[in-house]
Amino acid sequence: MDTRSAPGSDPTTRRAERVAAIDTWRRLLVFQRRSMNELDDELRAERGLDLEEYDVLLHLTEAGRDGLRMGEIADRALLARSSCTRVVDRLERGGLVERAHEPQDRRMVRVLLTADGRAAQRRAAAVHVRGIERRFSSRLSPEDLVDLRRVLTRLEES
Amino acid sequence: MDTRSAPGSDPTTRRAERVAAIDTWRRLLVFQRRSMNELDDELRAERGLDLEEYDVLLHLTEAGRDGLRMGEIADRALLARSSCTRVVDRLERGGLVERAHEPQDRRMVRVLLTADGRAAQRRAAAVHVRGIERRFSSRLSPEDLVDLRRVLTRLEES
DNA sequence: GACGAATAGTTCCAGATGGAAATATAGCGG
DNA sequence: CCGCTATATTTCCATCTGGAACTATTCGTC
Repeated sequence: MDTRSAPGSDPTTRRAERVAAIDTWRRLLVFQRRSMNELDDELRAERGLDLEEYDVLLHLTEAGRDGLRMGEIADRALLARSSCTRVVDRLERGGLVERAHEPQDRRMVRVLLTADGRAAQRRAAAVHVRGIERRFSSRLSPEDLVDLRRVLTRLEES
Repeated sequence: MDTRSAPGSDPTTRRAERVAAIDTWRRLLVFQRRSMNELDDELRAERGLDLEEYDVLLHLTEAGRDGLRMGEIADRALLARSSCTRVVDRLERGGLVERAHEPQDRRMVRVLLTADGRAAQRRAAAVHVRGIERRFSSRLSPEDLVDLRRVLTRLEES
């Protein structure tokens, strides 16, 4: 599909459209940053977890019984390897996860949720989901969500 | 307007919709984080500026002749006051901005772009806009942008 | 005018970040 | 089985971040 402006629009119009698209990008950015700051504050205040820690717990929950290796966590949570080490350190100190060396390949570390970790994830999810619904889901109609998903699909392409 | 699900949808459907909305939120998040990381890398590599520094230069450019005070910069760039001090320090060391005490109220600092700063902003904008168009504008049709703006307007409300 | 409260900005501090170097382990070719 | 290379993770380092404490200046009240 041709996503460019309709032929025949003059250069001035084309330029205005480019600027308007960039402005939309900025609004999206500001909305996300504000929301993330607030969600992070909420989670810290009510559950003593930051957003990275919660995200790692969530990925581990989704991964199920076998947990994840450090590298898998880093990739899924968009973290540098070194940051991942430290986040898992903190979670381990708090008793929410355990590290276990893979017997077959002792270079690898398998990270597993503890019972406390599972409980903490559930309790944090309640707060976090509430925050997302307040700022996001509850403001959008089903049609808005359909449109937004279509837009996202185009943005994620290739 | 009622943004909730249509009446009559059963609890299972309602739950699936809630989960789907949260998933959309996550996709949006991942897209933004990836894009920002890449845009930041590009700007550093090609212009030696990070995204915060560029953003401050952009706000100063938009503000025009009189520049901005530190607090105004912090508010617009979503920066803590202390972070703002340091970003402006770096820009000042690079000769891109100047600090001037307000004669009327010597508590306030007015930050002004230098000629070098204006040039740097323009040169950085070329790179940054190109990056945004590659990842965002060029992938969306005019209709997509209209829909996205409508969604954003709802999200920004109150 | 002096004094306490308010405001703008900077400095200090504790903690987080990513990338480079270091460490530990595995796999491969001879 | 030895050395070489590749891979997974951690440690180190230079730098960034926000919030609290601090400094400088102004304002309001008496």
